Amino acid sequence: MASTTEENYLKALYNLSNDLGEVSISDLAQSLKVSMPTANSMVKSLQKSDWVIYEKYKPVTLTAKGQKEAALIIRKHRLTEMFLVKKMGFGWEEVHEVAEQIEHIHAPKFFERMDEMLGHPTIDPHGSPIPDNQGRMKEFSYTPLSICKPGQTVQLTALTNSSTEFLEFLNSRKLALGTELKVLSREAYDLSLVVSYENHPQETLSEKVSERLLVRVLN
Amino acid sequence: MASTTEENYLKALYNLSNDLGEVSISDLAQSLKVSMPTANSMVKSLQKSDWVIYEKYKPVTLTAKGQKEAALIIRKHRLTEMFLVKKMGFGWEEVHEVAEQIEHIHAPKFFERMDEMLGHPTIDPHGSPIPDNQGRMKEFSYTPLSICKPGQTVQLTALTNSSTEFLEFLNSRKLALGTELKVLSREAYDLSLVVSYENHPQETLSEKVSERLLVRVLN
DNA sequence: GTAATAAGTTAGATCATTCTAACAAATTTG
DNA sequence: CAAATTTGTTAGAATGATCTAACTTATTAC
Repeated sequence: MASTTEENYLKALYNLSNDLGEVSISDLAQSLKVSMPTANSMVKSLQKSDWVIYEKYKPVTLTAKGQKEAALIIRKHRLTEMFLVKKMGFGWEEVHEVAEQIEHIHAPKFFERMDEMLGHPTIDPHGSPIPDNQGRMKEFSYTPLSICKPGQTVQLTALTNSSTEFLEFLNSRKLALGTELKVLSREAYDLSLVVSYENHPQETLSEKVSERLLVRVLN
Repeated sequence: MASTTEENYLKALYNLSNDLGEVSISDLAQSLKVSMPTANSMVKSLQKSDWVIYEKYKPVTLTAKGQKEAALIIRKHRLTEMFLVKKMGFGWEEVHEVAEQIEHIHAPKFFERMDEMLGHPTIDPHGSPIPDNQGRMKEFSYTPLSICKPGQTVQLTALTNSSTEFLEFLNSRKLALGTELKVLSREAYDLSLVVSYENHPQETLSEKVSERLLVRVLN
């Protein structure tokens, strides 16, 4: 069984390889806020337990076993986030830290009950997919709002970044998953977008924000 | 901040000193299933952080700081047990292992929400008192069923032992907190008790069982 | 009240996880 | 393509938590 530390390495490897394709030692070290020698030696030890494949100076890859383990940890994380929001009244910006701890709890029935009570949700409070209990994750292909064109109507469905600061920014603009937005115009200079939605007839979103908002195009 | 290991030592010290009065290194080592040298060196290091008071060859005592910390961990444990039973449909015999892990989560709001959702409970599913958020625990003085006399009517209010096996035994006899029992007779030979309750007109409880059942005498 | 037993301590080792310093390989850049 | 930069590795050390072996102190029993 993987230690909490090992679980964090597996999770980071899973997420980084989704985001970047290939994962280098320095990517891993940066992501986990450890030094490169630390990441290096941990990767070697993960290899001994067949969680990863690794050759000197090459990218790190998860084995099938490692991928499944990582997905199941992410499942626990996202189920927890959903449970905190839907059953315990937390805001979507408050759940990450707690879920980061609870994802390491070993108690199958605890997470099964969460899953049942939530009606087997397929996404978490930030729109990210929840892997099933076999570790299979459905990959959605959403569109970043940043590439949408004026005139398009879209629905906010997920985020590529769920940091507290970003979520608090969205809260301050009353932007939530499900919100329908109309793209009014794009500023050529800084690529910011002017959009309208609900009681906001005109709101400007910087490129930094719009590329983190994933939407479903409605027209 | 105490590590998970340190928290387990504090909790053990708290419980042992309630049960035994004085706590020796060997009591502590036994209770935590570690060797005596391990317990010894950990106690020394707990002393450095002002969690305990310790002198060579003397019993170990918690400082005020250590007592409060321990009580707050026990609070998290018992709130969790209550939450699992009342809000997530667990049986009272299933919650200990999970709570043992969740008690180490650092997330004040998580436990505050549990507390609120449960209506600020004062006891856990096994009748043990839940310390308040300042670490103050109300000590109840219940009577062990084993010292009750034939003719007495009592109500089962708590347990001195909450092992899975004992709880499963109680389940099999349909004994739950709140059950009213009438003591019919005591067997002088083995000190077993014959009792009646609900749909059980006659049930024999060994001394081992009856001394673990804490009751409130009703007549 | 000594001898036997139990409890406690010290010393020294191991394992997991981390670090810094120094060096080596790979990649990027002019 | 050689120099500069980035990335990766090795070596060696530190910390926390654990162990066994050997020794010492305290307690119990005759």
